[in-house]
Amino acid sequence: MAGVSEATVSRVFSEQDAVKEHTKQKVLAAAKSLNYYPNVMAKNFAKRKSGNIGVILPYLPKVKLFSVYYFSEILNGIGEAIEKEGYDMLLLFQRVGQPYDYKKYFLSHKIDAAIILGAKDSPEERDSLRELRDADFPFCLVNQHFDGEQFCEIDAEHVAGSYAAVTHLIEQGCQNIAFLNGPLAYSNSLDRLKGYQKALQDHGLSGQEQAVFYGQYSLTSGYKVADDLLSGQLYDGIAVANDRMAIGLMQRMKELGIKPGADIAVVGYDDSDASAMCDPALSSVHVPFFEMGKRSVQRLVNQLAAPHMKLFQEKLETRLLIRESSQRNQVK
Amino acid sequence: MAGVSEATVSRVFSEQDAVKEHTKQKVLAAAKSLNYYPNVMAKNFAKRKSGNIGVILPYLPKVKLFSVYYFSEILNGIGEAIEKEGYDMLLLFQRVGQPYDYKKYFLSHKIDAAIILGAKDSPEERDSLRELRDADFPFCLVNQHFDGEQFCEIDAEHVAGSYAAVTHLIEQGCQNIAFLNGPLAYSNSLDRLKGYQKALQDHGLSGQEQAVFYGQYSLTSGYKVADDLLSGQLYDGIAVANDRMAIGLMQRMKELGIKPGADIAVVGYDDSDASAMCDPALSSVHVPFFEMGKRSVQRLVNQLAAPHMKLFQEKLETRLLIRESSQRNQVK
DNA sequence: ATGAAAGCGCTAACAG
DNA sequence: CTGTTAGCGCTTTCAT
Repeated sequence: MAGVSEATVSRVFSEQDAVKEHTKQKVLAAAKSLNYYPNVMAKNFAKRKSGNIGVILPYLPKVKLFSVYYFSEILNGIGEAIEKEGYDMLLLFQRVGQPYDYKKYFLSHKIDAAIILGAKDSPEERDSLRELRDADFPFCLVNQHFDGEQFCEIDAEHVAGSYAAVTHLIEQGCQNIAFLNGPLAYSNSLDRLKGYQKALQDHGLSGQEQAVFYGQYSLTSGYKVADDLLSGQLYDGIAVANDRMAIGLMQRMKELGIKPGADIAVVGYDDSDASAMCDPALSSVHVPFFEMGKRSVQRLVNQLAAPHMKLFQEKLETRLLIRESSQRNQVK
Repeated sequence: MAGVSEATVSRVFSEQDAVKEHTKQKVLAAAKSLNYYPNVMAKNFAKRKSGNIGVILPYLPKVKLFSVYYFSEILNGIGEAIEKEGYDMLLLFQRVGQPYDYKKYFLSHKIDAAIILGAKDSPEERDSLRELRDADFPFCLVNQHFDGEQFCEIDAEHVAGSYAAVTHLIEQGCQNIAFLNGPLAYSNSLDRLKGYQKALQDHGLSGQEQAVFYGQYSLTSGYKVADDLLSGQLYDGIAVANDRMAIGLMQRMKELGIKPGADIAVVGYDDSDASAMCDPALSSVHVPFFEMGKRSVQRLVNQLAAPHMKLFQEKLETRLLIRESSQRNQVK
């Protein structure tokens, strides 16, 4: 390899070079025999691109985010797409409580684009996101929507999803339907609340709109709110904003001798694995989290390739999944 | 900031510089006001360190790894520790079927150390890992053990765990216990098989060692193997190598009118969320996945700091978790 | 201690 | 089209 600089070697790998195939093969072979691997740090540094897509996750010590169905499904989708696109997936933890500074990841050149998961709606968050957008840093929010802002987003139709769930209860004959929601700081929760209210209204049941309870989207919170929810007025149907809370609620119901499904109908949200494993199996609203994760990567990669046409906002379909116990295993 | 080169600015950030506090503050303030962020690519390149710890996951299109309880818990632990240690977490997907080439990540300078999850025992895998070890690249296998090799590993006591599970069944009065295992390519499975056999032997039940069935660690595989498992000889207890298979199995049992827990005792493995959500709640072997993930990062970080004392092999404790329905929610 | 300069391994721009 | 060269923004080394 005398006279051939390493720099020359790496150039050979790039596709736009229309070198003679013969030469190319020779160099490639030489590279392999010399155990030469291009230094990607040097490459990225010279190109001023990190080659990473950052996935920004809220981080609370002790909260096991990867174990949350909705996160893990989105991550599955992101991982699949990133792998295919040839980028690397850098996980970044945004400590909850710490001041938001998304732009630091871009300015320090850690990432070329960001996918932001689990964003809450707050003035600081909005400021931080506006900063990104104004600086033209490619980013995408998944399963979140900021009303009135022009951010790139891949969301799902949560108003419709919730509407379908409540309508399902009504069609089963429920007349007095409670809604167990998650924190309203998530646009999801707000959307689902709207769906609930609209469904009641459209079916002439709006007299009881105040039957809204709140948990933290955790199993425990569903369990805990159960006593409150089941104590006063008797509901004949409960729509729950996610499956984990629904399962916690059902556990408490069973302890109290109330049969979920028979005595009080329950419908969940997310179509998580758990909704098929619990007993009775939980009808639930399916959200295409996997697809949403994939889609976000594709959009960002497009945007990196063609920095025009910057804004994209997409709302993917949800659909109610009615789960009879006999269907359980066809679901997978 | 006239006269002060950018290089100087970034030097001020490093800790070993015993600059006067006053000056330091001034430069920091100047840096902030100028919106200066050090370019980590340049830094890493100059230091010949990527700042990344790679997490290598097996990857099969369509298989949603993040949704597997055991992976997600380990990832939670890894994430927590990496965040604390100031490294970045780079997710790398090892396509199943593709030739193993772990060293490329090191040689291309993508990562400083690697955590390898879900490794199967095969000659190619062993070769690939030996290559890493011989080249002194820091890596750590989590929840996996290669017998006869000197690799860095954080494993759990799966023989003991399985032994405890089977013993639990025996203590409940079971006399004829089947074992539903996962693929033997995972050291876990082999360990659990040993625990099962040993427990039978120690309790004078070794006449039926052949009652071993195999699934793929998935819910569906547990469901499918059920007919086979329940058709011939009648077992009064079934130990299952993970919760998902156990839940699938129980679903099928219920469909067949067999009451899990009452007619045939079932015990699971992993202590996953699902084991507390299913009905009846599943007694299961708890494995400290989260801690194992954390530990692997700490070990690697130590090793990066002090490249001597390279080998570490740790086996964390497992423990049987007997879940009465009343305990369900105290578990969390 | 402080400042200047070399160099990390590539890419990109530019000559030949 | 091929080969040379100047950076990329830091760290490290070396004079001062």
